[in-house]
Amino acid sequence: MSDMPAAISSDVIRGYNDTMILYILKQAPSYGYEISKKIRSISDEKYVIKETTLYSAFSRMEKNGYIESWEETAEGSGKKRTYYRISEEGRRYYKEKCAEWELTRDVVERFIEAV
Amino acid sequence: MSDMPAAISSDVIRGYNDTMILYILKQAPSYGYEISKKIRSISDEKYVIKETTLYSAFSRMEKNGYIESWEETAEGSGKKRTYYRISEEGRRYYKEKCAEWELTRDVVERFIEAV
DNA sequence: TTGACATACCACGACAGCCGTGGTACGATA
DNA sequence: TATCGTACCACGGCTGTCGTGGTATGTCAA
Repeated sequence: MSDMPAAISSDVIRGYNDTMILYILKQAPSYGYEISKKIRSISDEKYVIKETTLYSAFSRMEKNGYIESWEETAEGSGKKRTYYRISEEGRRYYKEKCAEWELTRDVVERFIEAV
Repeated sequence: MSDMPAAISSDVIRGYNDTMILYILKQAPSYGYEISKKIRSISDEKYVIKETTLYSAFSRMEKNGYIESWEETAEGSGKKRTYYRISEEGRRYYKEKCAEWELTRDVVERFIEAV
């Protein structure tokens, strides 16, 4: 266990899952499965968001007005998907979280000794 | 509210309070009140750890074997204090958290747009 | 002498977000 | 026939933070 390679800290990620999702939705509307794969690829497979985390983030953010959803049936597959798009509120929230991140990162780093 | 200056993210800090405390104890044994003030000054007043967070971190870390405690009565003031020192387990844990931090930070930053 | 403030600590319980378990449903491929 | 990938979600447990409130000592000013 102590010689396991360091993994992503779910405590740090906590609260930044929303930010990651919004980063992706800022570029284009998308749906759960695709967002999950994008987070995985952007992070070079280093972070794989849990399904339940993802979907609970959607409902929380929709409730908060950061995203909006609608249903669509994919042409090829005939699968029903729930698409999400970012709102203006969501863009503002994303920017706030970026500023918060930079501040927090700079504080935490004062307590970290590089390896 | 949206024009409030960005504050530290307690979600990021979550789990890194322990790391901050260990960073201080790595230099010298100390006690709650002093550690709290050190965290405050090292962070340039940007982060003030809550008392309850601090003391629950102590009991968690002692249970996990990262720190050891003993009681002492201060010479001048006659106040009873609980001192803490870091253990070898604690030093190892601190190093792990540092590695974890760097990995996590690098992943999160891919989803952050600098202001 | 009264009250405020700094020091020094802690119990209790609420809360939020992550996550494990398990479920539904469809199509493709072997 | 079975497995895998796609696509989604309900439920409840867990953990760390934090608000509220309490104990106790010493100092300093009004």
